[in-house]
This record gives sequence, structure tokens and C-alpha cells, in this order.
Amino acid sequence: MENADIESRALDAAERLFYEHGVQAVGMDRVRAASGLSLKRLYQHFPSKEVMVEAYLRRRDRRWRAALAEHVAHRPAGRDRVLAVFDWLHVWFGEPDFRGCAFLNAFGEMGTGSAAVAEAVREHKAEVREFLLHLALDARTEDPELLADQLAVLVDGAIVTAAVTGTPEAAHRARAAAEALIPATGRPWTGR
Amino acid sequence: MENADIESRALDAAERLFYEHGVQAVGMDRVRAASGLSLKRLYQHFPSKEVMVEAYLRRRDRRWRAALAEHVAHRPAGRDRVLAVFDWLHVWFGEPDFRGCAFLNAFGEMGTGSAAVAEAVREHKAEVREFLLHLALDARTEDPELLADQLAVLVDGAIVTAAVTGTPEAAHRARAAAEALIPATGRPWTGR
DNA sequence: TAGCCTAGAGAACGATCGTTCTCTTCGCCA
DNA sequence: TGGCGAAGAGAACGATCGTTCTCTAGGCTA
Repeated sequence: MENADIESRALDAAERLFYEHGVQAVGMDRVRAASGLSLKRLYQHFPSKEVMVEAYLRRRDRRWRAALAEHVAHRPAGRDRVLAVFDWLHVWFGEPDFRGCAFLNAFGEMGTGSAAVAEAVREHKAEVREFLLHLALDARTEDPELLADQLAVLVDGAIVTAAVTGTPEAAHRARAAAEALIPATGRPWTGR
Repeated sequence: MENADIESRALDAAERLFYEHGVQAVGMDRVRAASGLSLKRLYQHFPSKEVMVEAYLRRRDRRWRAALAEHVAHRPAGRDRVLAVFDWLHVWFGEPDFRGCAFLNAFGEMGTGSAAVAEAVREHKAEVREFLLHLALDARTEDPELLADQLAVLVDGAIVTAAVTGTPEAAHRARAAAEALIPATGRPWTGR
């Protein structure tokens, strides 16, 4: 078996378990059972649980942002594309295994205990904010930096609200708020 | 020693430890050492760790909402009072021991593992949303229910963003977003 | 003062944690 | 075919988890 296959299998199991139950609640033996790999092999590729958690978060970050980017790319650049972020969130919130933000959950658990995990979470949030900044720039808004920060707050707020309430409605509320933050000119990308 | 004193001492230690390090990362023996109480006494008042965690969350909920309400009560009812919520958040975010939302952190850790904890978190968020609804009603806004939902999203978004970034700036961004959501009439509470 | 009852501290329990080690099995090359 | 090296499963390690139990010390009553 290839190294990449092994790591993929391990992270598939780790992601499912860590995301559903939390990191601390899942032991390495449970990852072993779910992945079908031996403990020895797991520790060959991830020298400690902390490394595995970090790898889980970094892979999820790439996939999560890629899925979001892929979704909004289908809309024309500008205001619509910004709002499409919240449509994508709404779909995600409705998935049966949705359990909030994996990064915020991990940060809450291990933020003070693991610098590596905390850094991975910070980087994820910074990347998302960067992505939102690009959308804000494309929409030719007055203050793209401010809008990016505000969108980031709305996105995270919607995620945690949806997780706690158990309904995807927060995405619609956040979308409506975002609409109020973006000047609704007819063709915002042409300048004025 | 009175029962109330014992529970207070226990919860003081539990709150400090659980909030700083997370619930799962802190053992009962650590609560015992920090509180100066015996393990036996702790279990007399809290028959299990889960009960203690729930008590910690419920007491923190009361104090947190009381502190917020006390702060905004100093502003005149209406738009200013809504925005004062974010000023209070900014002060909170700047405190050295700020580590995000105790409820969201606990929910991420034990949301699927403890129904009692999950319920306490849901109730806290519902109470906060109810408080925001009262502010929205006092501000005579067009759609108070929608505004309350949006403010709740902004509040939670600001909290988690401040926790991850380590700066209180998110409160200002959320406040600016809230300003855009509230029609800036001269005296909004008079109707129009 | 003698005996009893409560409550204290913390040792100990079984389970499980992250991690390591042993022991067996299997495939490869001379 | 016989011997060797790598890799498999899972037992075992010490630590720590939540929880319970033991043992001792002290205050109250007769």
C-alpha cells in the first residue's frame, strides 16, 4: 500500500471521528479500528496524536475552502458571488453530519494545550478571510478590508449558530445581513 | 461551611479551569486541588463531572448575561443600546483570560456526548437571543425578530473571531455591521 | 472519660488514555 | 528449500481518567 493511501485512510477515519465526537473524546485505538490500520502503521505516519490532529485539520481546510470556492465560482463575480457564500453554508448546515466548525471545535478543546493545533486553526481562519477579501475586491465595494472582516464574522457566527440550534436558518439571516453591508448598486463592479 | 459556600468554591475553581483549558483536559482531581475541597465533598454536591459541568455553564450564563445587561442599561434605549452590546464585547475580549465562548467551547467538546451540556448551551444562546430581541424591540426597528437573529450571529461571530485572532478588533467590525443593519433615523424609537 | 457518629484526606479501583514493544507471520533471495 | 528482514496484530506499559472506599481523627453525649 502506498504511503499516500495509508495517510488518506487514516485521515478519513480520523476526520469522521474527530469531527463527530471531538478530538479528546476519540482515542487512537478508535482511529485504528475505524481505519483498519494497525497502531504501528498509524504511528509510522503520524508520530503523535497531535500531529494527526493537525494533519486532519489541514486537509479539511484545503477541502473545505476548495468546495466553497468551487461553489461560488459558478456565480458572476460581484455582489452575487459574495452572497453565494451563504447559500453554500446553508447547504452545508443541512447535511446530516454537520456539527459546526471543526476548527473552532478543535480550538476550544486544545487551543491552550496545543500550539500546533491553535496555529492550524488561525491559518484556516486567515485563509478564509483572505478568500472573502478577494470576493469583496471583485465586488468593488467601498472598503473591501472592512467588508472581508465583517463577512468573516458573519460566516463564523452563522456556523456556530447553526450548530447549536440544529437548523440551517442562520445562513439566511447572515445572508440578509451581508446584503445590507454591500451597497446594492445595479452593477457594483463598474464603479460609479 | 454552608452548602452554598462549598458549591460556590467548587464552581469558582471549576470555571477557571474548565474555561481556560477545556472540560475534558481538566480532571476532577485538579478541581479538587484548586478548590481546596476533598473529592468526597465535591461528589456530595455534584454527583458526577457532567453535573458539575452543567452547573458551571448555568452559573456562568447567569453572570454573563447579567453583566451584559448591566452594561447596556447605562445607555438610552434604542439604537445606542443595541450597539453598546458590541462595546461590552470589546472590553470582554480584551481581558487577559478571555478564551472565547465557554458555551461554544463546551458544545464543541461534548455536544454529541452529553445531552445535558448541549441543552445548557442551547438555552444560553436562546436567552441571549431573547435579550437581543428586547433591545431590537426597544429600538423600534422594522423587523425585530430578524434583527435579533442577525445580532445573535454577529455576537457569536465576533466572539469566536476574537478568540482565534487573539485581538478584540472583531467587536468593532461586528459593531459596524450592526450599525448597517439598524436604520439610522434620528430618533428611531418614535416611529416614522 | 468512654463510646459513637460524622466527615476529613487521599489511597485505590477499573477503565481508558497515548505510546511502545513483543512476537508471529510472510515474502524474498541464494 | 532454508534463512533473513520487514511488517502485521495486538498485548502491555505507565499515566491519568471519573469514581468509590478505607481509614483516621475529632466532637458530641452519657
